[in-house]
Amino acid sequence: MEPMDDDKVFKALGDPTRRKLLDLLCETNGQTLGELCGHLDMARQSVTQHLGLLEEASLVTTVRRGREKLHFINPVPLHEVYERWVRKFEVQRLSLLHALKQHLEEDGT
Amino acid sequence: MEPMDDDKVFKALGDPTRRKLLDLLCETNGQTLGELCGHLDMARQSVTQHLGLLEEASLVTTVRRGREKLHFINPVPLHEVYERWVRKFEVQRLSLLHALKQHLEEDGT
DNA sequence: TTGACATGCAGGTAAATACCTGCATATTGA
DNA sequence: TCAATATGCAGGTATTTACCTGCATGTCAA
Repeated sequence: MEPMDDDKVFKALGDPTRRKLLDLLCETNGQTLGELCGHLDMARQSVTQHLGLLEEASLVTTVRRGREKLHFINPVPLHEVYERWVRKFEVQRLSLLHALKQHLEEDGT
Repeated sequence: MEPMDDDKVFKALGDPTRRKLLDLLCETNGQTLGELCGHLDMARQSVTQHLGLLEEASLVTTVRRGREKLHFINPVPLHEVYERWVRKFEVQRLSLLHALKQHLEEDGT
């Protein structure tokens, strides 16, 4: 198992087409390239490229079945992103107003 | 309050420099542009640009204090990203192996 | 007021990237 | 075998974007 690459995961999530692909796989896991193309108004090759980036980020895993390629979502990297990023800032969320007040009161402007 | 723009948030998080800026603000909230520049090996103007994107994504809020500009982290969009994205795929995480098995057993390849 | 300091604005460039077309390969089913 | 189907590979282009430099504006403190 590859170690997670924060940057690849965030970059992969940074494109709306790729988020849509994840959504599609969330609805129906294990879709083929052709099936996924059916939901996107875009050349097959572009979809392939997007799926390639998702796969490099370990957000999608593929299995060949004959001439087809099945795509499965892998939620693990997303969970790690949550652990490393969202939770960290959750703490801030609670103390934000306090910090803001404190800072502004430093010199009363 | 602006409605959250998924795309802006994800795009903002898609750059390592901007994630570093969020990290810096997580350590010490309310830093000035100059302070933040001190931690990044990059022209001031580039940092300004990154902070601008973070602000457009509502991930950072600014307050002017005299000739300085203070930057505060805003964890709310991150939390919404979590709600809309990570949780959704958490469900998948639990049923993933089951679905995979089922799919592969469909034709036993 | 005036010089030092903090930030804003207006471009300009090179690399990344999101698309595409055209052709090649591999698998299935008649 | 052979035609239809599913995907892979090799480029090409136009937009986006992550940097930069140079100059302008606004604020502070002596």
